[in-house]
Amino acid sequence: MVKKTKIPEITITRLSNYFRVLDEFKRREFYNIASYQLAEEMDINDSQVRKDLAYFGQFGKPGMGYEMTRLKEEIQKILGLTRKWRVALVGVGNLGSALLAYKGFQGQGFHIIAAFDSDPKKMGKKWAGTVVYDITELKSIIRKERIEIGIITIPAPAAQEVANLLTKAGIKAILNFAPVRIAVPKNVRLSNVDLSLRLENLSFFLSR
Amino acid sequence: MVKKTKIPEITITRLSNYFRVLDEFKRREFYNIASYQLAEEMDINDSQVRKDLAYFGQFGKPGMGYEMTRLKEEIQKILGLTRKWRVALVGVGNLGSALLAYKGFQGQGFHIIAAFDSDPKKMGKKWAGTVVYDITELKSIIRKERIEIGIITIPAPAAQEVANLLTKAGIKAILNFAPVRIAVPKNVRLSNVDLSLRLENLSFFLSR
DNA sequence: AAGAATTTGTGAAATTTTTCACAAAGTCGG
DNA sequence: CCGACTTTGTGAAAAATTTCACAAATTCTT
Ligand SMILES: NC(=O)c1ccc[n+]([C@@H]2O[C@H](COP(=O)([O-])OP(=O)(O)OC[C@H]3O[C@@H](n4cnc5c(N)ncnc54)[C@H](O)[C@@H]3O)[C@@H](O)[C@H]2O)c1
Ligand SMILES: NC(=O)c1ccc[n+]([C@@H]2O[C@H](COP(=O)([O-])OP(=O)(O)OC[C@H]3O[C@@H](n4cnc5c(N)ncnc54)[C@H](O)[C@@H]3O)[C@@H](O)[C@H]2O)c1
Repeated sequence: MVKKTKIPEITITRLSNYFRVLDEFKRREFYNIASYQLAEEMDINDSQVRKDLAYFGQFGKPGMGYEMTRLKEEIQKILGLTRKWRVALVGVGNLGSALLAYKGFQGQGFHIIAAFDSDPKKMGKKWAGTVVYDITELKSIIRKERIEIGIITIPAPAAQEVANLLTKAGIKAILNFAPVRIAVPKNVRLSNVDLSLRLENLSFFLSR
Repeated sequence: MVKKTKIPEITITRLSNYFRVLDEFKRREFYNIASYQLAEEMDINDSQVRKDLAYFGQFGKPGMGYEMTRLKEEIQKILGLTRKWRVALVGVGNLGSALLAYKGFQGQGFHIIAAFDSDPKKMGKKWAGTVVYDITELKSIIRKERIEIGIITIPAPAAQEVANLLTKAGIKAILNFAPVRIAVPKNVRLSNVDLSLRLENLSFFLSR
């Protein structure tokens, strides 16, 4: 059934969350998990869980639920986490440095292979093991290193320009932290992490 | 019509985005903006824009669109951005330090009043102008300073514990950066910034 | 081996969200 | 002040997503 019906985007987010729940349950040494258990943990309906998984195959056993090891593997396959992803980060400032120092992504297969900055003071140095290159070298290094994902952590006014550089270099997905909406070609996947937006959301609910 | 019908949560996110677009257009010195312009900019349908705004009142003029200054003010009111929000941050590590150094939130009315950490080396010092307190002082300082929003930037295993401290101290909303699902009382608003989840999302779309 | 108990996978129903489409309200040029 | 335009606000229709509900599959108990 894979790729046949249109899969709601939110289903993908939930798959990631099922994965998290499975990790937590695994430590408690269960072998199987039922849809109602996953659902309870995530405050959703149990048939939602079954529908989400059924988009990709039949992983469960009636009467038994889902075998946890198997389900984790299946979700990993679905999300494309069985391979390594080569990532570049542009903008080694406050936020960029924090991301470079973070070891958590590595464990999930996301490897920051190269960093770029336009500040001569930062170029050539290493940050948490990653070399910081001159932004002018972006295209050649991204191609040479076969990097597919780009992270943008530069000030908003320069974000579009850098996004253009990234897409011209052949990057296929961008995670943008600059608080600005950037345009990318249709074949490039863009995901914005807009923290102000999140705070504004909290503000709205506190205000009512 | 305010608060009468149930407002979709995604409408709130779009309101924040309309606000961004208005900022961009403002620099170009227009007085009015039509729903179709906002919609075009955001790649959505123009009646979506009108529906979203109509939840909160009638801000537009037929034939003319929306007066930009007015609309910005209305959205600010709706999102609760006409007042200052007092924020506390827990965990002055890589990510926490970056957030403390960031001046962008200030401009939107979010002021990080106090920071907390459990590491004696960090306590008592200032980070980007914000005092770092001992985590044991959390409750008294949050109450004294009338802080309403908490940001969690500590390792995942300690996140639930700190969330408990925050809610017991009377905080009303939490922005959580730890990659773990935490439980909070129903009257506390929780928003998770899970960067791995975002990367996994990109990975899914790159894999298909 | 049969019967009770579970729980999946999935059509169908219900609900939510988006889009359509148009009357009503306003602008503008003459 | 009229007539041609433009664009809002909103019911109604369409589309998308979630929930219901149950036959079928599997296990468990005796
Ligand atoms: N720091 C935070 O906690 C935080 C929070 C929310 C959003 N953001 C956003 O993330 C982005 C980065 O924030 P920051 O605080 O790390 O900023 P920063 O000023 O500390 O770092 C920006 C870095 O980008 C580099 N840079 C600037 N223009 C460049 C270009 N054209 N090419 C390559 N490198 C370039 C600078 O040299 C600098 O090293 C900003 O858009 C900011 O709004 C940051
Ligand atoms: N650094 C990143 O870019 C990044 C990216 C994604 C997610 N995260 C998540 O954000 C969180 C923070 O990451 P980090 O890289 O800044 O970690 P870090 O280790 O650099 O900082 C954590 C800080 O929290 C403090 N701390 C630990 N336990 C505490 C407690 N019980 N009370 C008060 N303070 C406590 C530590 O002393 C330290 O200063 C983690 O959950 C991490 O998974 C970080």
